Amino acid sequence: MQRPSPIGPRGDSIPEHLLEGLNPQQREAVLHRGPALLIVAGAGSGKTKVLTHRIAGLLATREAWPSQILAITFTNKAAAEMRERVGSLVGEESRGMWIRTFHSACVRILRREAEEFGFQQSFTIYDSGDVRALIKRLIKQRGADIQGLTPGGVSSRISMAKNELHDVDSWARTANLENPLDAAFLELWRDYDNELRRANAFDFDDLISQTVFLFRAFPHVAAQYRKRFRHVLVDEYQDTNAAQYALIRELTQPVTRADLPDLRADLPGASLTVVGDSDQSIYAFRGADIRNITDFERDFAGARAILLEQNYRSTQNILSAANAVIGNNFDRREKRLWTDSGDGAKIVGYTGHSGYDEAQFVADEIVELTSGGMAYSDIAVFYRTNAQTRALEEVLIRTAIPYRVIGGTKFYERAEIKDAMAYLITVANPADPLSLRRIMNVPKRGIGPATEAALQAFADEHQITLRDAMRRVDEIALGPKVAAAIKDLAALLDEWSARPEADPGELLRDILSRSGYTDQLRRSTDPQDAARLENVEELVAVTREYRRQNPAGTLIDFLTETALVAAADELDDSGGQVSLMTLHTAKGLEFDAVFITGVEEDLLPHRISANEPGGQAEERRLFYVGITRARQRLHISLAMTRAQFGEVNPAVPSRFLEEIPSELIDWRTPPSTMRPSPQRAVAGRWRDEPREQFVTGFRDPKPLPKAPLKQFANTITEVRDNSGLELAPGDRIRHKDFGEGRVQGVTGAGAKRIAEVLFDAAGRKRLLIKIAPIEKLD
DNA sequence: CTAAGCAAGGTTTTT
DNA sequence: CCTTGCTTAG
Repeated sequence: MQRPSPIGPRGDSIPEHLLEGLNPQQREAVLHRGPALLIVAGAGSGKTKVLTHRIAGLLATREAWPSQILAITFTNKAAAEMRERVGSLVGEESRGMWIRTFHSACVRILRREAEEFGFQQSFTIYDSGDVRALIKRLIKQRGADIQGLTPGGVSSRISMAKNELHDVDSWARTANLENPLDAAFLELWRDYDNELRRANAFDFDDLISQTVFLFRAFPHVAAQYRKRFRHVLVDEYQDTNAAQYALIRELTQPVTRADLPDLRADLPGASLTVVGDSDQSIYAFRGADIRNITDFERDFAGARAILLEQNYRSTQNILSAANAVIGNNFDRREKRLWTDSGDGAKIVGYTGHSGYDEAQFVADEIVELTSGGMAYSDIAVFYRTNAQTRALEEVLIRTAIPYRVIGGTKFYERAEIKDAMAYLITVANPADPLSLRRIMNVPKRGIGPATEAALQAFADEHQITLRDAMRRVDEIALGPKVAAAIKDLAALLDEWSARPEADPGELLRDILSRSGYTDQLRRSTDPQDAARLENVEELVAVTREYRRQNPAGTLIDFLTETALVAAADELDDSGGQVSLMTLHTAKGLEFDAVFITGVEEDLLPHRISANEPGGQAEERRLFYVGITRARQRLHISLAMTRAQFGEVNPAVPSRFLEEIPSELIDWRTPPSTMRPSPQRAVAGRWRDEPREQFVTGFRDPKPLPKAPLKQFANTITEVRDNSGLELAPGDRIRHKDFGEGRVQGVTGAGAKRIAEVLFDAAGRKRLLIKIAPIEKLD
């Protein structure tokens, strides 16, 4: 079936280069026109290509102006990639389009319309840490902790409810308030929302739900956006939750003259294109509802569905494993990925004695792959939980393999960065007490908890903000020294707040020096403070870089952007480093070689998921996502013992392993036949060594010259230093764990000298001489 | 008000 | 294991 190209209002049809090289289904997905289109895109089936070519086609035929297109993704990285690829297809024209994440699109709308519904434009966004801190305080205030309410529990419950588009009152109507726990929760939620309102702040979930509420409450506002966006495209649709679904619904409603009087005639709803794969739905815990995609055709009248099954990413062996695994999920639309690019290498399996042994396998294989010409940046290591990075990092450092941890403990979570950010937030949003409290006594000004409580009490009494209370400190009975300190700080903050348009970098520099923050760090004798100083400097560099790329960017713009950065956004493929990340973060990415580690019961599937309805199926999808990230080589590994909470426990091979046909896997050491041997189990002792002997603190052993967001200093200095040790080929050495061996060669220079050693028992290893636990024998 | 020292508790995944 | 909170001494 060869569909003719749609013809635009001026007679333009789609240029051939946009259709070239597309398979029939992809072609159909680009050409189809109608109210609603579902593209079921299996992993690696070219969905981004289809989406971008579809957008380019709409522009080329002049069916749409750029400004009439709204493309929504989940991560900034996906948005950036789409923007770039559309740009390379249509050039300058792509500029007027909205290609944004759900959250950033909503922030933009909310800022524009803030005044309309009683918020200030300068609102800030609370991250999950802020939310927890706030709820914790509220729980304490109400004495609700005795009822067993925890900050984590309350915040996730509020989050879930908001994702279901509930507000306090609608939730109250459905709840059973006889239940004291529910009643207490309700009061906490009410407090929490009031606090947010007073702080002129939103949490993540508000960004979506408040936008929906805004549209519902003000039809003329909604109508403006409906009229503007004639084509709405949504990526990763299987991950949408109820609120996001409602947002899409709102945006694609028809526009009537009742709502927009200056309209000449009523307009039909925007055309909607969604792309997704229910087999890759892994965010149920965040409220994602798989029914949004499975029911799409029933939901949207006149919807058409197109299935993309041909895979352009992986070898057939990898796809066969993926198909076999996901086939164990019942209740799914049958879909079989295939490729015409050949079987490729077998999957490599390995069972280690410990997590360290497993990590050593990963390191050894990486050395093997890279010596075969593969770049570090084409290799990724996945794991289920962030805790698993420890062993991997230690071994990678020892082996001198450059790596980067994506997500996990982030730059913005470090104390000194949070301090600096709190200053910026306080300056941008004077109503926010949370950040103000954080910096009030940092650096030390003698404003302790008692003083803070007095200020807060005064603020509550007069119904003013904490910041206002500081200004009126004269009216509070406090010691002269403390009062002066408060007045000074208030004056400084006000001076900065008066310059909302200033260059964020200049502002930050000014803040750091005049607040005394830098001085405090500089004067300190704590060696970690030197590193903290570097990190703060790094933040200044980040703001500079931000300003360079957004010359008109204000402080509030900068804060918005940093609040919405996701783990996958940090990825920088130019790095020449192996990427370490959770299976969740891996979605949407691809690598030549992939390692999936910790494929054990209670880890994958994770223990907690066992009790949740649909939990096992979701864990299986997670495994499936991991498998399908690999282009050429897939490695699956597990350990017989796993160190958790400081103690070592036996581990059982994952049930998912049996779902992979055995002929697809080449087990170096199969799960069942392994016996603990004293020789190898030695590797487990590594964890007994004090961590300070290695680089502990932060993770990047080899910072890049560029990429300011990503490099920062380690806070703990290395203790071991072998840099004086001279090794030459032929030398005999003894290694703490590997025993004796002979040096084969030495490469690199200075702190990065690497010895290649053939150990008598443990085989060939690479060691970073400077930190390796070795001694030279004569 | 600050610093240090000790006990207890918590650990899935994240926009 | 690591972080956090609480207690105690200055």
